[in-house]
Amino acid sequence: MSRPVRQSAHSKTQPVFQAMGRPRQFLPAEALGDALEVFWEKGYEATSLDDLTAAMHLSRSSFYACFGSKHGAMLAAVEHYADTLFARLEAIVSSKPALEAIDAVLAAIASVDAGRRGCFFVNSVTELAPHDAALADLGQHHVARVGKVVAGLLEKAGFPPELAQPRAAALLALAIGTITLRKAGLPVPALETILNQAHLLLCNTTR
Amino acid sequence: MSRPVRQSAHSKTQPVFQAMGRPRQFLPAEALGDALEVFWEKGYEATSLDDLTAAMHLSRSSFYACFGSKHGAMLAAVEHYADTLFARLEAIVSSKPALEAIDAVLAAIASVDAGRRGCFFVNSVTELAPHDAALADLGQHHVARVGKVVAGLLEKAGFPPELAQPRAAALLALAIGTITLRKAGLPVPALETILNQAHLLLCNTTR
DNA sequence: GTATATTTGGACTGATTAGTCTATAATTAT
DNA sequence: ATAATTATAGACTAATCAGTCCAAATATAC
Repeated sequence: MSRPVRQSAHSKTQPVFQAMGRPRQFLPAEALGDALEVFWEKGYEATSLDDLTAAMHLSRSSFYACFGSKHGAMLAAVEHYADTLFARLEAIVSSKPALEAIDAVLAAIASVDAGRRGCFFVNSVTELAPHDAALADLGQHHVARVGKVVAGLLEKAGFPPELAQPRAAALLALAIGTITLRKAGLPVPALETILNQAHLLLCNTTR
Repeated sequence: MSRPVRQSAHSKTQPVFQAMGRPRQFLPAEALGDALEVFWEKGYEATSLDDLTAAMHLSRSSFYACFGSKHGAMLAAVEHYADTLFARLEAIVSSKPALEAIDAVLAAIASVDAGRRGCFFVNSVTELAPHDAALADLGQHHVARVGKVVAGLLEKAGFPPELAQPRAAALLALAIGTITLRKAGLPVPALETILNQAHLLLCNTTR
């Protein structure tokens, strides 16, 4: 909305401080947000460059100058989404006692209220990871760090370390599976019931 | 392989018993199986008609005469896959005591050994359900019937009916989430650990 | 064998694809 | 103002898309 003045860009041709010619007329972060929405709504393959540039209010030239390719924009969008979600998780963790935080983190991952389109990260990994090494790496890294946060939470709640990790993975699987069931048409109350059952995975701290 | 003699076809123009002209030179069920493999490997949008007809050893004419459209073939493939999986589940159910059957059913759904491409049903629902009413219906129906089978198993194992259903949904979510974690790069032993934790959802039959 | 019905291969269609390129507009530094 | 530099719009390209169509081949019923 407001006047873009100077920003670091993805494009390697953009000098950092001494910009001669005309500066960018858009904020890459905002444009990336718009791209994310389209990819989320339609999936990667079903999204055309016309879809993208229309939603981003960009010409093809600007798009390619900034993001390099459709695939590049997709990677950037998924990374941005994962980073944002992870930051939100960390905020939850540092603001609540462990057991409450676990509930809140699971709810945030399952994002039951995000509508039928599900989780953009899950969608993207499901569609692309088997044939896209870059996205597979990104996925592996993100899952690992989220798993670590949840495991840390469990340790804080009294689980021994060797038990915390697999239990965290199970909680993660439960939340992720819930998203898919949402897509398959399960009503929201049923999904909340599922997440509540996660507590059964929390009551036994010895095995 | 062997000589096709007479079969019911998807095409409505095929008479059931009194076929005049040349009979089909392929078995629709076999061709559908080939199509399923391609859709599974590449996803719906990324699969072209050339990909399909090549894998099915069919000309475009034969493909369209038999399946109507790319979308029609996809629906048929997903339905066939779901039916096959469901039949396998029922076979497991009727061959084992309840508690063992639950493990086996979950393992079959999570299909940990099916490789990185995951579950075709989950892939398809994730990619298409939000924008494809026919596939969404199919997905809802299949999830419901699988849920019912698992819930029945839980009742046989001693759970009260009102507890069996949500618990079954949670087990399902766990198995489905495991598939996604597989795609995200988790090693197989970690996945098996997750499925083992499902037992924690089975030990408390009172709440 | 002949007539009939159907399948088949593959050429064809018009639309759409991701990505490139050029001419123009806009902004900065001097 | 002027020169230098960059962003922008949109035409363009070659490939590919899903789907149609027709002539030729083939199998059945009689």
